[in-house]
Amino acid sequence: MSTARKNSRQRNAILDCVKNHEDHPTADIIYQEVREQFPHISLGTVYRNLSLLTSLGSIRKISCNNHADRFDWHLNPHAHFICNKCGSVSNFPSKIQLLYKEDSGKNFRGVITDQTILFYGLCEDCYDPEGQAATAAMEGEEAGAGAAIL
Amino acid sequence: MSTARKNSRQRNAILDCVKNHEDHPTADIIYQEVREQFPHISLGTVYRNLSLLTSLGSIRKISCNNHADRFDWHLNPHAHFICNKCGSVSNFPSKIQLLYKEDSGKNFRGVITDQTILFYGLCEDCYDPEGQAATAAMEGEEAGAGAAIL
DNA sequence: ATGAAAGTAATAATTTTTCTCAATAAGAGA
DNA sequence: TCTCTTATTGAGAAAAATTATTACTTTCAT
Repeated sequence: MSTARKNSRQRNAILDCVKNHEDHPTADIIYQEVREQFPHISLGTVYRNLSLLTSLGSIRKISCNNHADRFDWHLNPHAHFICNKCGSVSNFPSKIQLLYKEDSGKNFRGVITDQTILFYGLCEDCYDPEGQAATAAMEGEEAGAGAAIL
Repeated sequence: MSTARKNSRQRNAILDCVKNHEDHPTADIIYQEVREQFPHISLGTVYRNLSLLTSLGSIRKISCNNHADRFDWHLNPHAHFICNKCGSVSNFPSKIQLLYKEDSGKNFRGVITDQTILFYGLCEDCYDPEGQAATAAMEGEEAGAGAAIL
């Protein structure tokens, strides 16, 4: 019924490469690394397989403001932190409670298949307390304590 | 101290255009609309001013998997829903409680200045109950009821 | 009114991603 | 094992999205 899928060394190498990373690499970074093993691999092949692996649910794609998409092999839902200065993407150890269906199920008639939670700011390395880095701490917030209710 | 900023009719028109939208337009949509008022405006000007307005905090940028960035003038933190089929972006009326500083403040030494919460799936229009649209409901979830704790 | 600073238009260039298609390789069956 | 079918690749073109360059124009304090 569905398309028969064949094994491919390139795809396996791409998946292994993502799984060897904890830092959410871009397609280009993955390309550079897989090229050591497959010197003639095409960037198009990398993109094609990253898309495929994403739609298969083997990996996860993170779209952030810092241009290129990132890829993550941790499938359990978790938040990410993106540095506005250096562009690094890291896991954010938050214990946010998402009750999306309870909250909005009565109003929403579509389907939810995925979620993304991103925090933007300055990472520990880029944060300079001497400078004026910490300008606006979460604009639009109401409770000054840092808790935002949306 | 800070850079002196001069007024510009184009920038005002771009900001007004975003504020007239409830549907999170792309840069190109804004370009098309502002062009009715300024037929000679450049797409580069639109991009430049959208970036400026975003960094000034006047509007908000939404990066999602569906290609082009979207812009939103609602500054209060709120979640968005993105349809994987038609690409539409809409506000998601969730009452998610974000306690990010309480949760992770002890481990995190950087600064948080912004946040993004996105839900992906099929919107009400694209969701077809007859078809096999609702395949995997939130992969990696633990509680089958639809509540995810991360 | 004037001039420096800031902004714009036009376009080139860059970055990121997708598409095309002939060649290759994986898997199934003889 | 050999062959056949087809998913997959490689190479490059192309598209899409965004940023940079530069000469000209507008804004605004003086």
